[in-house]
Amino acid sequence: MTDLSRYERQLKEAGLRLTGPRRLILRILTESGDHPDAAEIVQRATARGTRLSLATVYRTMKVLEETGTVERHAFQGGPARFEKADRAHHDHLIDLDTGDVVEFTSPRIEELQRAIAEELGYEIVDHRLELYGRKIRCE
Amino acid sequence: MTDLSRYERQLKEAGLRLTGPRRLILRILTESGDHPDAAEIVQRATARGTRLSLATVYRTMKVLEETGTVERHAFQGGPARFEKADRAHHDHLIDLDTGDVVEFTSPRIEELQRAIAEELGYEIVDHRLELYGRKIRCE
DNA sequence: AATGCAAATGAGACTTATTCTCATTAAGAC
DNA sequence: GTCTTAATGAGAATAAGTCTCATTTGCATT
Repeated sequence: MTDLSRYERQLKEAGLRLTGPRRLILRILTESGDHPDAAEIVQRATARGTRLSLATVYRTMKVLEETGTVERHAFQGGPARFEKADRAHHDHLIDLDTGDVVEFTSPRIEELQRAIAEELGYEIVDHRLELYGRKIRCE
Repeated sequence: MTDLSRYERQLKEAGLRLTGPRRLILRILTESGDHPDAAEIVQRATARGTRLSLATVYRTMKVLEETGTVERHAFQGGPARFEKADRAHHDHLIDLDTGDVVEFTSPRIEELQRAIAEELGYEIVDHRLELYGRKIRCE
């Protein structure tokens, strides 16, 4: 869990307290390979035998977003889903049949986005690129 | 209003009734140059002196999405906003300061998306590309 | 180790966006 | 005009997320 202690350092540096619930949430995110939503995080805490309030999850996520520790994704018509932000930037392809999330990156798309925004007189602060698709079946 | 009658034809073809509220909603969308949300559509109906229920707006939008008459956009943390789908496909750049929505298209980005999805074994059903930015000020 | 203060938490009330229910209305076919 | 059934309005219900406030707990200081 060197990962975990790195998060703890990030919290410290932001002048935030290293509380039990925060440790727990960070541990759950670190150990989850997927993109859980707030309710799932509470469930995973419960599964570990620890009580955790939904309000705390949302509050903590807001804080951790600000410190750059987690990322929030609001996919089409569902609750927001979270993942830790320790990896390089990537976009998402959502499998419409299973709900699975596949990650991908495209420097070329990023560059095109930047160029388009600039042409319109804008500087990009944030962006969202989500593909919704179905597996191609090879019959 | 040739536009309007085109919508009416689309409804007819889908076996849907051409009701007062539906005409009204279509007229409002046709006359609106922006991307109103459901509540705004009700307000604009009221401004015309016609009562219109929020439930009807949402129901109608669902129906019109299915007939390909309108598009729904769920931008970051606000209500869904609607626009008529009679123009060519485009993506959106949202001005973080004013909330303005600027439309743009990029065939190259579209093509890159298709290629990426294919490489991952997926076929794209839908996609979302939103840029959030700020105007570049020339001092 | 004990103290004190501000930050963080939990539980539930509240807000906002959207869908559902059901009694009433009104398209449009005959 | 009548009849059938889809569509509507009004408000209840649901879902996601935020807020309030009394209580707890980090942690800096003794």
